[in-house]
Amino acid sequence: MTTDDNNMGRTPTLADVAGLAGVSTATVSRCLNSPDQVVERTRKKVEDAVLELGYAPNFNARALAAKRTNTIGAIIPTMENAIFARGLQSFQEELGCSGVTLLVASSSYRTDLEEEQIRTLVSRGADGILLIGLHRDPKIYEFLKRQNVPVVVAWVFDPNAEVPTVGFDNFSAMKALADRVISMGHRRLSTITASPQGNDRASERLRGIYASMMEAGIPKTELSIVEAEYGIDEGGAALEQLLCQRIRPSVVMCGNDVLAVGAIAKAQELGLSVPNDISVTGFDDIEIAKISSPALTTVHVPHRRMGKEAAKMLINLVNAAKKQNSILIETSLVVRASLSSV
Amino acid sequence: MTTDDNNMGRTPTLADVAGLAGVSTATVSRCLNSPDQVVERTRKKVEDAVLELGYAPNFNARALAAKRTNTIGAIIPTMENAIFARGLQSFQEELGCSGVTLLVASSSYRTDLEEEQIRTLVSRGADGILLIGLHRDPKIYEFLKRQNVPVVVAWVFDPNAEVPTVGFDNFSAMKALADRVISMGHRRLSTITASPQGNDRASERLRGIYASMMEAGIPKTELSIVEAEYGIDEGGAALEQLLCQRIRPSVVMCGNDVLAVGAIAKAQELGLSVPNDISVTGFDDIEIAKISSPALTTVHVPHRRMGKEAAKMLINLVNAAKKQNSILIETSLVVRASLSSV
DNA sequence: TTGTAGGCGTTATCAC
DNA sequence: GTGATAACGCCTACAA
Repeated sequence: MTTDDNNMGRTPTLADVAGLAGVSTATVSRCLNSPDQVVERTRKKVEDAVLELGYAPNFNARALAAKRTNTIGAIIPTMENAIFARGLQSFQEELGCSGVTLLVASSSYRTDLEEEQIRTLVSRGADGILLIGLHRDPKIYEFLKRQNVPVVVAWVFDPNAEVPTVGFDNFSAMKALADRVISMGHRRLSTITASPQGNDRASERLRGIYASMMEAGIPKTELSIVEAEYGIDEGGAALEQLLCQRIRPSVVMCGNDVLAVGAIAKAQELGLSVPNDISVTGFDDIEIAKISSPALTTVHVPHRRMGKEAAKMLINLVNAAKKQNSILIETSLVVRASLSSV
Repeated sequence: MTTDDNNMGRTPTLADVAGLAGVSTATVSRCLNSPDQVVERTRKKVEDAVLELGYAPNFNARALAAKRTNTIGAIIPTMENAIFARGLQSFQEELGCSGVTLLVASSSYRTDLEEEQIRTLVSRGADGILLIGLHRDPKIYEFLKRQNVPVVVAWVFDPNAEVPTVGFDNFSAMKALADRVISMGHRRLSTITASPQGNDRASERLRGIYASMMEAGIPKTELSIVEAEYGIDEGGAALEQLLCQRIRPSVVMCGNDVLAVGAIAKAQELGLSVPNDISVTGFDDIEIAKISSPALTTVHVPHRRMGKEAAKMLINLVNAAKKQNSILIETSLVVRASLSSV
């Protein structure tokens, strides 16, 4: 009565289904991949057999034979970051619309790890890959080209890059924020940033601050810099460092909202008032920026749109393989209570 | 001079390497998998060939032949959640120590999607799978058993479950919190929770509140319940709903910290003081709980430890395949300013 | 519409 | 130590 007699332990294969249905493996394969090429009656038999056996196709075998995985890989610096998570979410949703599955890996901001993961993704047969930020060993891009795996880079915009990008202009975005800060009278600036080494988002944003200062005639030395890893506590620790310096800055511009929120919390813990004693700004405009008290002045980035565009671009690349043009995602300033005139 | 003449477009294979090195494919394979079985001189030749060709092994072919992927899959309800992200991070780290790679998928809290992703993971050859929460169609567990894929369930603890679990007692944890709340004089309770349908974490926590009320002789009707999806804004909206009811609750116990922070922000926006006008509690004790103002009373969950234990358990299961005992992760109450006596 | 058969890139079991 | 060679499970011309 049970079906446990014919399949003993071994997981069922295409051949098993074919046997049970009384057809060839080719027919079963067709039922799975292009059902309309097989007549109703036959299909029914096969479907029954599939159900009875609890058959699940072996992806690896399929990929090997078909030379296509319908899979796209993405490597993000960290998963513990709402920003990447949200952008990736819409990236995934858009991929899903085309029946493509997403493979995610996180590099922990380490280039060596990233390189390893790129190789992993390629060897797993990813049809395409999404990377964050442009800055990496040219050999990697060569490798990818050699392996014929299309790449899209997100979170930065650079129409002149070797690979298509979809992102925003980190330099201009941060410069616009700095312009605003300076226009409000701030002269003693500071920033809490991720290490700009090998991180073009961070280095571009830093450049944006400097450019704004230069325009305003403020010497570069007026900017104190503290590097910090990603995290609320890290932001707080960085702020403490900043306050140790001979001159207290009137504003601290953080590389992202999470660092900023951490800085605000620490400032308040130390008895300072934000923004009366010190102003704080962020970057990204994630949810936390709104509910922070005081609410955070920051740069709004439309992450969802960016993820979606990146997905579309990658799918085009995989299907048509024709060159894609980089896409600029516009950011905007969001001024809230954490920034005040000096 | 360049090496671009011998490999035209086609990505190099084992056979190509073997050809260039003047050995058999078997030897190349051995060089890659058990280098000590091949003599120094030969190995050198092979390594050179690998480098020259930029050879990367085909994972799918390898998996097909070896019947092992060194890959473990995990399906989490959402990636936009610091909790799962953090737990997963340590899960991944621990796996990494054993040379196992992690494949993550997120189900968006949808059981149908989860089921599909489980099949995907299995067909991709995952050696084992991590799932969140116990509650799902028994057929899925049957399927997994049939396919011989070991499973570990995290975020809940249940020594009597069919599969090993590593997690905490959601019921007791929430009951302890409710006990505290009630001991501080609260009688008109409310909760913002994820839909308990098919979510055993949520339903157990709800049960915990009821149990505490019962012990204190408070009728069940004194608890107002609003269901909300995960998110800061969702928490705020839920709070508004709660305030529409005939009697304003003196405390709102949220299913997680994110909802709680959203509720606090909304309450303040509406001119209420937390905790003077209304107390708020969370669950998880993520970073945001500390920096919230007022700081959040919540239940601390050692996510990193949980992730690590889950990884160890899964690896044991994959290697030895002998039964593993469920592991209880202890939680603790963290009382901060958002909760006050009534 | 369906079946036959060769091949996808590796691993693993043999002999040598 | 090393080299043939048969799997591994599926896809896809090509033939029927």
